[in-house]
Amino acid sequence: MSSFDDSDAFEAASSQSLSARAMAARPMPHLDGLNPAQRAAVEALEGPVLMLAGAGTGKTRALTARIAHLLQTGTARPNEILAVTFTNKAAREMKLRVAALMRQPVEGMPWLGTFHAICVKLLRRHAELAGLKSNFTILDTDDQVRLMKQLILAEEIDEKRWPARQLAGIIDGWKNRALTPDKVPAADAGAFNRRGIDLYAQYQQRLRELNAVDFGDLLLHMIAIFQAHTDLLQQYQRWFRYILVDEYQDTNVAQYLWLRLLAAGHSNICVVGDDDQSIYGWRGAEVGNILRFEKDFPGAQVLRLEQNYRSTGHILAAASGVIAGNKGRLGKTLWTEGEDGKKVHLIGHWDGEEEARWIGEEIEAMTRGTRGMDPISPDGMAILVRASHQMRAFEDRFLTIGLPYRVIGGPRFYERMEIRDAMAYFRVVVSPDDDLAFERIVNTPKRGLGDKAQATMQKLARSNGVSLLEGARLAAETGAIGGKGGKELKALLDGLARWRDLMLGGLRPVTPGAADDDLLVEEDRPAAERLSHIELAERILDESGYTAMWQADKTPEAPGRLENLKELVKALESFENLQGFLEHVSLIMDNEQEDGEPKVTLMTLHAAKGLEFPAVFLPGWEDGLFPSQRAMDEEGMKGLEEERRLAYVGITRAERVCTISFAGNRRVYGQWQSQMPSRFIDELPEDHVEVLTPPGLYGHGGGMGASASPVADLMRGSDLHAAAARADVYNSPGWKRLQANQARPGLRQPAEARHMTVDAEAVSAFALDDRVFHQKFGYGTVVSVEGDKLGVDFDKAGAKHVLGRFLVAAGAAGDVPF
DNA sequence: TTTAGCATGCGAGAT
DNA sequence: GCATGCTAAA
Repeated sequence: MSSFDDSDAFEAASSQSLSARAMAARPMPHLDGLNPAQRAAVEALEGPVLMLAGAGTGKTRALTARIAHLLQTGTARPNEILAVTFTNKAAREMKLRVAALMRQPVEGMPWLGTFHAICVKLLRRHAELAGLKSNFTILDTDDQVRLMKQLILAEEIDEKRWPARQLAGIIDGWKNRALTPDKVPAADAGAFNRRGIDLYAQYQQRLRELNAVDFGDLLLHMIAIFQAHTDLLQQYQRWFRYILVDEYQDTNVAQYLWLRLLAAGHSNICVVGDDDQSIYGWRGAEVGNILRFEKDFPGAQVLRLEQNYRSTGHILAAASGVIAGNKGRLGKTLWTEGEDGKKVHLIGHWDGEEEARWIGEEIEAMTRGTRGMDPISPDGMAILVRASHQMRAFEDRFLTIGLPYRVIGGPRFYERMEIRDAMAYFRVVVSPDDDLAFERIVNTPKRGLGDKAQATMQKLARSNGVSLLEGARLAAETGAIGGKGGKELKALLDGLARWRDLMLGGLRPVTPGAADDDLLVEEDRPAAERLSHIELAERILDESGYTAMWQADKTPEAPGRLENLKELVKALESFENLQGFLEHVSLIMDNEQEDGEPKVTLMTLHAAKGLEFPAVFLPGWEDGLFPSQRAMDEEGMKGLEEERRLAYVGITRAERVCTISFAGNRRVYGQWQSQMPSRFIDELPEDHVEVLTPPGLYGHGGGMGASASPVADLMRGSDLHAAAARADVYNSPGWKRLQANQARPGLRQPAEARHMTVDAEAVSAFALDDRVFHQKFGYGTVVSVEGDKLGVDFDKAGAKHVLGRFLVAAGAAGDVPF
């Protein structure tokens, strides 16, 4: 608590408060142009407020205006507002937009940030109350797993049965639900039984010994501190007079508890979110938090933002139609004053490659202007996929046709191996007792220090109660590690000591095992006498042999890695020292740089939340892929509803044109599979959908489309996707005749029932022992007939289940052009 | 200690 | 199909 005295944050801007008179005279530009609902949300400052903001309804605008309003009216000072976001990007953007609204830089706002950044700040102040030193390190997922692996190994548990990564994930889940080891229900340990809980407890113990926390701990420690020290909690309740939370539907239990503690005094808590866009259940988000808000905070005002400024009428209607299939939502009706625009486009393809080819062509056409629309720049187009491996087909295709694209959410800069290695070097220099970092670099590059040598270091460190680095020093000095490895180890240790010495300015001799606290007095030394941290970083990478390691590497990715290292050094420029940089990196992960060329964006549906594009492509709408089979298997109805919200998020990203597509065949893990159109396609309201027929596909592959597919589709009675499939390649005279002979069932069936109600007639074209041909699998013999699903023993590809629609009778003259 | 070769398993990914 | 991570052999 003593740390309050030297607090920057609470001092800032606390000198004068704005008088009511000043406020009356002040213009309120931040209110300009708000619609009535937004304005109500901005002006309802007191008490709990739930701002239910549908997609594209100007949520961020209202939220920032609300902050501006709090400030402009003098209701709160910048340091009295606690504004929480999930991502650093969102926090940054909010700061910028508030500043723009205020027409002046917003100094202060020290408490606008992510849950984690704010908790780091708080926890550094009160670390001792959690049994930590204020310079604790923050472990990322990789460190966590490595630590867990050590524990599992020490326990002599079969690592195969209980992989460290999986256990780390389970512990993460517990932390998301605010469950400390003593609170985990025994039944919850799952396959790990009590053992998992024991390991969790041990893991926490190790973290304490390492003076480290993981992301989940940041919240949990603060909750524990607040619960144990009510006086402290009350101070913060008084300080944070107004609380704002963005994306409330994404909060987990721990975040919810933390907020509830802080808001308990005044209840001036305004949460903003959209239950229909809750898509992060798998990482602990609880839709329940937003659904329950009115109960949690009695007297809450619920304000709905429903006027959409992004999408056309047809797109909104299609999205609404899909999301209406969900139960347990608060309910909103999006509307627009804009025009209906284009109907949502729907198209079926033969396989994934063809889907990619068609979308590539469609993008080129749209760039020029097509389907009666003005040209759209590739910058305004996005392809949103369910799973990142779907991106490959598009990347391949776009590379061949030379269509520029960018991928969002690939492996992140700071997650790449070389960057993590380099940063581990920095970490050891900054904190010599960062065992995990030392472990990472001790044999990178190879120094002849394998498992055996490292075990020796570990043992010495343990038995002497010192850091791993000290253990290594002991091992080297006592000759416990000798030979080539010992020599190399000495060189590394000398290097580390030298670099640390350089960092500290070389004024003070570095005693072995010097505490990190040295850093706290760094300011005492004249800057001129210190080597710049950038030069230092370069020297570390050179002298350690790390750069040389990649220069010697002949694999194709080596040059890229060296390039990345250069970028890393460049990134150091905006920081004062290595420690500041490491701090930043542990919390922030993003790196996007752009040249000016217009590019199509390729990303996952998850990554697209909050973004908008004039033209959006939604490929891969096939049951099992989207909705994901795994989501449905593991979470049942709950999982399906989250997938449906994902569909809703996808459609509502589109401003002017939204194109949904599916493929009949797809290679999944190297195996060809026939795919069923997504049940979400059946849920699209037909009046707002236009089924496209791709030109230029006729004659493609000759008879490959000559399957019974239209028949099967029609018999299944699914209107839209049948039409889409029919409009595709299946256009031979043969099946037009078949279509004409088939009566269409009038009623659409519920999606769930669809798979059950297969009409045997539809596939009567094939019988047991028939010889058939399949585009991908080749020739085979029918071994089973189950509705429209056939078991076929292919001559080359083996036994498979395929839909009759993708088979041709072999031997029928003219049917088999291959 | 390093490496080649085989088994395994696979969804979204902020902090 | 591919990346990861282990075992066996050099």
